[in-house]
Amino acid sequence: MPELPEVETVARDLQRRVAGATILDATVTWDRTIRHPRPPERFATEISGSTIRRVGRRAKTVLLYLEDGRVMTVALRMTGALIVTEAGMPPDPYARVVFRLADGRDLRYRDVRKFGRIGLWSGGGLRSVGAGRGARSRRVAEGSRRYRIGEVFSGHGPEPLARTFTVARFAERLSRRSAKLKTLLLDQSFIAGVGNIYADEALWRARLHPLRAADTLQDHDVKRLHRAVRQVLREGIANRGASFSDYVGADGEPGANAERLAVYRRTEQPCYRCGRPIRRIVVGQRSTHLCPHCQPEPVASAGT
DNA sequence: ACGCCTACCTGCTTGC
DNA sequence: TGCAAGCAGGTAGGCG
Repeated sequence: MPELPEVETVARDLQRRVAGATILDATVTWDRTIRHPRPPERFATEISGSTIRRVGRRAKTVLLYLEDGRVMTVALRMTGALIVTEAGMPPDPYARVVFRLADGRDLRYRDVRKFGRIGLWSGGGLRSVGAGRGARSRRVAEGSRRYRIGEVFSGHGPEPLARTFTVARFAERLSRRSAKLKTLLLDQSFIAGVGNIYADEALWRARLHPLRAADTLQDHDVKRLHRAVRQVLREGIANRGASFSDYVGADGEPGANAERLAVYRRTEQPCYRCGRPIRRIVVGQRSTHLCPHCQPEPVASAGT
């Protein structure tokens, strides 16, 4: 479900609804949801009594900044959702962690497929990551180490909507890679936050074939792709995300962006630009949608 | 670096 | 109707 626009929507909803709220306690019903600290009882103990200062996002992860400087990370993966419920709502069989808030509401982490992970970290080091080249602190040994939020994102690529993500920077990164564009857009260490939906949408908008090798792009191709990536993400946010099946924002409302997608899950339907049918192929084990006419197949090689 | 595979999980849709 | 296969927005780890 969640790519950058969906996660951003969740984070904004939560900022509005739980910033300032205090967590009384937490109940974990699926242990593996808790990534750190382990065991989950320790997580529950350590989060209890914390007040949420503000809510943000990095890549596809929701960040809940606590008053004491620590940060709770929630990676929703495929089916995770953070939902605020009023007191007295019926229990949710898919709730994996329930945070009871002091005002009587619940903050529920719901996750049908159980892929999502929650962590609680000491603050610090996030800024350098957001800026890009993190110094990556490999130092401390397991056991005695203090887990810092910065380490969680040390391997991530740039935020595509950041001002620092310029065409020049994108061009430089692309020029050093020979991988397929689709694969690279999904690679979180190359660029953070893009997933299967928005990768396909951006490539269609930029008229680039998913199998095109990154280092074969001309300057004008890079410029179009840069603009396309940022546009589809911004439009996704404006529409509160794309919803298939179980994605919802923090207030339980689905997003409206699914109907506005040009290629994703539109196999055999007419391309909005040329009217020819959208095709589905598989790239890197992920289903990939494109218009074969608007996004011409890259030629094998040979200069010509 | 790159590509492919398996694993993690459950539910919904499709086809026989 | 029933049942099995195929599909799903994500990512980590292993192998060649």
